[in-house]
Amino acid sequence: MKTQPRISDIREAPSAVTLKHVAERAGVSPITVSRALNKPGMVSPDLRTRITLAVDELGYVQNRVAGALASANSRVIPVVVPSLSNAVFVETVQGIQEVVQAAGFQLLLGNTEYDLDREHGWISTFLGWSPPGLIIAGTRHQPRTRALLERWGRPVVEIMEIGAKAIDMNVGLSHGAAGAAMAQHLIARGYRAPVFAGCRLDEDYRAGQRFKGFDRALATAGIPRRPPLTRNVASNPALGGDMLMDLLGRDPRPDAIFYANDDLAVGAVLRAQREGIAVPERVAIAGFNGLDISGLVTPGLTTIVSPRLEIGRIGAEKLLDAIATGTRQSRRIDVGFALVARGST
Amino acid sequence: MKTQPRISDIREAPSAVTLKHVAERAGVSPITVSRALNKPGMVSPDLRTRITLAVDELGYVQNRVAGALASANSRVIPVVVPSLSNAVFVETVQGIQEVVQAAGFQLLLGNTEYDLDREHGWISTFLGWSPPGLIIAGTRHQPRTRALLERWGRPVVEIMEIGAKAIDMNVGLSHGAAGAAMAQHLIARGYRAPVFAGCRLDEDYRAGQRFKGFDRALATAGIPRRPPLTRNVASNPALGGDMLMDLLGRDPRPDAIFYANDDLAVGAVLRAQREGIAVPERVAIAGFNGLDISGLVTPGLTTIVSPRLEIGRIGAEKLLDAIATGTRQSRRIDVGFALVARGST
DNA sequence: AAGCGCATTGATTGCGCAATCATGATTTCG
DNA sequence: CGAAATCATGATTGCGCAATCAATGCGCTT
Repeated sequence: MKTQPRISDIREAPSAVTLKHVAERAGVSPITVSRALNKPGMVSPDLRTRITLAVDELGYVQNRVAGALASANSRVIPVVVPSLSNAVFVETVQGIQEVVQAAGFQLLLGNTEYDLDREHGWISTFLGWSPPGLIIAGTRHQPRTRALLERWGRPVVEIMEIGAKAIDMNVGLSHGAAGAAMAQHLIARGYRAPVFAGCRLDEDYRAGQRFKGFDRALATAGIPRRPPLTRNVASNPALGGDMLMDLLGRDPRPDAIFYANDDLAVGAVLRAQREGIAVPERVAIAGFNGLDISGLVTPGLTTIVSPRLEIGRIGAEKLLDAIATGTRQSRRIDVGFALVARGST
Repeated sequence: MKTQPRISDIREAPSAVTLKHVAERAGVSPITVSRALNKPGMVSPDLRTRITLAVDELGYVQNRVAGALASANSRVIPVVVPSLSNAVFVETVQGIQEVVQAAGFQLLLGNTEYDLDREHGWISTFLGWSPPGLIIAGTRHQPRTRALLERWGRPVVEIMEIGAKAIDMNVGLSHGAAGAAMAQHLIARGYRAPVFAGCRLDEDYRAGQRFKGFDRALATAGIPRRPPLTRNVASNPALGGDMLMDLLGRDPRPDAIFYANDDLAVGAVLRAQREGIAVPERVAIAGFNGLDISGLVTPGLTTIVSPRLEIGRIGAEKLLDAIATGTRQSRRIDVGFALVARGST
């Protein structure tokens, strides 16, 4: 049955000015305006100027939603990370942003708070925006999430750590190898009772991987293994100091502490300084990340520099490549890491 | 003229499964499925379960683009900031994220790199996504940007600093007052030759406002004013140390340095420690922001704590309020600041 | 000179969904 | 007990744009 024409079907549009209005003003067809804006090379310079003029005069703002619907494609890149309180993800997002922004894409941000259910939620929501590709932190996902992304068929980049079986592309480093490298460093410097200290190692499973690599390397070297000291709150410098004091009071007393990250380790160095604890004589301290501040404390903090910005940049570049060429090129890129030995060990 | 029906008009859709398919499967009309997903309360529990089942079986993913087009509204909140390399903006974005994410909105991020042209570009792009509202850092914009947002008519929140004439809502603090407060603190502690040091004060005009407030307060107190020491690169801790050494070599030598931010100031404290420069005896050091690390260095850094997370949270809450009630309520919220006096002054 | 190919421009259509209005089913209350 | 009110569901339509195909005009080759 035919309903009456609606008089009240006027919804508040983001802009009353549409392509059609611009087209009328410029004396061309709407599709020509569309081309002038999206593929300027296909429109003659003459018309292009007329159209540009009309756009300015009318204050036309492109409706990206309609464009995305018509083309089943948007210029939005969703990025899903587990946290924004951690400097690592922030810098990685920054690297992604630089690259995608320069290519004219926008960044849609989702924070999972280390919850895989939420991760799935974000990803499926984001797919509804018809993005040309997607970036996720981590290689651990729910099976349904994996299935969803595989079915989707557009390029996906998993960043941060190198995983066994990537969905598509994978850019990161081996956290296990990083942990092992630090163990070897400490052993080489003569420490025989090192311990690992971190926060929420099950959630932050990359820190967990560093511990495992560390622990395994100690075992290989025949050094007694110890359970890691963990705390169930987010890392922060003050906590690193507290954990230091805690560990120094234990028996057997560790002679070196490998912290899960520099936030904790820097806090420990500063606390040691304040308490008059000799570093590295009484206890050696090492961290992970390579924050700026790690080189400025006294003694300088031995740490592993992770190329965070680079991970973001390379991940974004790979994604844009794959989008441009329309291919899914399953590739893994190990960006590596660098152990910087300073005075604290 | 009528064109032939197209056989090849099959575009790669983000999901082949649409509302219609779900509707068929569940034996209801598409609109009922739409309601079951968007306004569950309006659909009977019976149908709702059938629909949920069909959604799961088919792996249906809502097409947000189509929804946004049909309703002229999306659940996306654009946020425009000048930088992501500065911890301040990161924490603010984080605060925004927490709030909007909890309310089921997504965050679209634009970085202007302190360029007002780019700011305009982002904003007009973002308006094309039919967002229900928008958050921008700063109250300084191009006239055309202001005009665009005013014409737009949906809620806008300007965050970070309190401005003279806000477009709509405004949440932040007075950076001039903060600078003045630090001047008064230094004067009260007996310093008579304080100087301001920062980076890119014209771009980072909020730091510039802190300087102005500082400078004016010194003038009021009859203390000789000095030009600020500035560097044309982004702030970082190492640079703060360099600037310290530079200033100590000048004549007349300052007896106190107010850094534009804690990154610089912490770097200066650490450098002083390393060089054996007595703080605050030889020179006092103060910062701005209240980063965690400021309380951990020796001596503790005197700084002004800005409620960054809160600015983000409150800004987002106000925005969501305005969206929910559909009103633009021109309001200004001064979140204030707190001067924390520690050993460095 | 004819024909071919390229460069421009336009006409038609549908992307997938939600707003609107209509209708049938059920409850409520005087 | 009947009318009105409420609730649940459906039919129709259009959001604004870009993909497709069609048509034109121009220069160039042979």
